[in-house]
Amino acid sequence: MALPLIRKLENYVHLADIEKRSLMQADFQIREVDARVDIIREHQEVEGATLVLEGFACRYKLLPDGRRQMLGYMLPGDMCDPRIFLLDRMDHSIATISRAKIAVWPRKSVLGLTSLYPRITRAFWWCALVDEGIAREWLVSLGQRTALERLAHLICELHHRLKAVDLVSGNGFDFPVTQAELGDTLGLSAVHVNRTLQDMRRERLVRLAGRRLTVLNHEALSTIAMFNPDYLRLNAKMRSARPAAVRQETAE
Amino acid sequence: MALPLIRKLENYVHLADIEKRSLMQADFQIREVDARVDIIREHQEVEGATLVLEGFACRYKLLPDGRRQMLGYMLPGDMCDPRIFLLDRMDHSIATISRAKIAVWPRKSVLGLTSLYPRITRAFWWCALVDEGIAREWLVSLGQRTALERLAHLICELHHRLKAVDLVSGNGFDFPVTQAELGDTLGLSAVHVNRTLQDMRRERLVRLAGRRLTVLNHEALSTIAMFNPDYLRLNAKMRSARPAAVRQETAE
DNA sequence: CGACTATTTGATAGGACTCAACCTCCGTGG
DNA sequence: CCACGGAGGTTGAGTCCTATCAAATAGTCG
Repeated sequence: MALPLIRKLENYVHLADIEKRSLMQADFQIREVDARVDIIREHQEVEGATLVLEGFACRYKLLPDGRRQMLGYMLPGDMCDPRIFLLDRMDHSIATISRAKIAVWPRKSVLGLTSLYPRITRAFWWCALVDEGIAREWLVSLGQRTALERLAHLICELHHRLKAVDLVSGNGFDFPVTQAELGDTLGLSAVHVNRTLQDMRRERLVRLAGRRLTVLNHEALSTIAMFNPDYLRLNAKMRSARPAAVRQETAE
Repeated sequence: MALPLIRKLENYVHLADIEKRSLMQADFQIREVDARVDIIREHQEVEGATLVLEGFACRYKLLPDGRRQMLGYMLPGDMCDPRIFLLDRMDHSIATISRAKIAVWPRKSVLGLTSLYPRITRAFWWCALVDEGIAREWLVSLGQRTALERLAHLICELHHRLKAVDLVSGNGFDFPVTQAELGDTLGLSAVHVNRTLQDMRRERLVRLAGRRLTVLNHEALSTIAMFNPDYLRLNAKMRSARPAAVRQETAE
């Protein structure tokens, strides 16, 4: 069942029934994986596209001396860029953060589907472009934003992305990320993440307890983060369901 | 004349003569641009792919309060991902760093060429994948590396990339980036860049004077940066000129 | 030569890190 | 049902890396 993926793709393009059915029936190899387990490691061969169905996963890179930097979060519906197949080996790792349901989608099957349905290809491109946009925003965070701003921005990002796949209820969502992992995400020490989190609680911006995060003051949080959700293109469908120029790419 | 582009693409795939000729004859709009001039601004419409023929350019993003973060450098031969055409508006800006020769390659022309020559498409994908790899490495730098390590890593990156397009002679190359720009690149203040640079000079790692940078001790510099050039895929051609699996994508 | 722009230097401040201890929550097992 | 152990969260103290501010010096270009 590729439902979260379909929901995500439909953010970007309208899918016909055959396309959805083909996606549902694709031969994913689905696995339940514990929290904090590597799915693919750097240097390993790429045999399939990784797809998250449930739970949180992340991309990360390790320095020889053990420092770790997260490169992005993968939420339900997220998939890695199929162009990855051009590369023979991963240049970063992917791991679960929470217990998760992961699908590995064999190269052949992906390529078969994308060559059959250009609209699916186009949806994948959208996903990849958005991921790149997210990475750019992370560069801005790490390079320019203060600890408080970084954390606020990350929370805004995840809030919006999770909302898009219906995983937010009442401004709250499951948040299985430990403070140490947040540190590796934001380029901060775990201790400082803790203190920043407490500042946010003190200001009544968020509540975080028992692996659940609730945004109490979205307005203030967005302001601190200088957050503008456009880069997530969560309402892009209208635009991409547009005229001629777009059709060209799909013909390729 | 798209020569630097061709040289770069040939890093990744072997191009036939027709393909090279088509690239040379594509209807680029070539402009000479002064240093520190915006080529495209955030939110502006995308009409073409930007291509650097000579000089240095950069991608960057501005925060509402004026803080700036560089997202990547564009060197001669570099081009932005043609998938950008899916988007209607830029989500970041591109500017020159030095006086530069820039080509804007109209959407139609790019799409025409890529639909005609899958090998060119594939080469563009390679470029995009490498750019993403570079962005990941920058995330690691900004999140985990110290000032000295960041600077060393950037110098190694540029050294390798410039060498790949024949712009290095005797371990030296033109380096028109100011210390303020380095600061915006590395997430450091200009003052601290200056001091870090002086540390490097004191240690006889580099010489930097008169817009020219010479790497004096590549070995030591790489060690400090923990630099591993694999992610730049500068010798990828052998690999991509390989067997069956690869051919699949080009067929798409 | 003058007006910028870029680099350098010094002094001071502050954000974030480290180390270390302690607390809290949970799942396991006796 | 409670003791135990481990992982994660919290606190405090002290330090260091990097930022800021300010002023001086060096380069560059018309």
